Amino acid sequence: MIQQNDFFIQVWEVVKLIPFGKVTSYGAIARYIGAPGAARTVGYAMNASHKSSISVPAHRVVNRNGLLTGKAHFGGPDVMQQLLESEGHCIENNAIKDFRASFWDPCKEL
DNA sequence: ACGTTGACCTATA
DNA sequence: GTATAGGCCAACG
Repeated sequence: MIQQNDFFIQVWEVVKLIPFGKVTSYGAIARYIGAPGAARTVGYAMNASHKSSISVPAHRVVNRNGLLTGKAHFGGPDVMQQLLESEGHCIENNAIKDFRASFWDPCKEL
């Protein structure tokens, strides 16, 4: 049961709960925190996380298409891809291969 | 308080 | 499967 005030904090909490070698989508997180249509806001929280003092594995969060949409916001054009490859994922054309296989749904797992 | 922006998602052709 | 259109919510100026 989650009922906090800060929307960003909730997103960061869920993202931090993502296990190693797993990836999820913004819509899944938004739905888990109780905002099924606030997928865009989730991405906004990721942007704030970079400025925040909290360490959030935002590279594990991608869009529904498995595309690394926010790779440009990691300070480098290939930082997110490198991180995902380091996790053991296969990136192809800025998109995660077998994304469905490594998908991790918080609402389903938690 | 209003209008715009944004690391999105779903639906239709 | 790809392309285009509309809609959703929250934060920022």
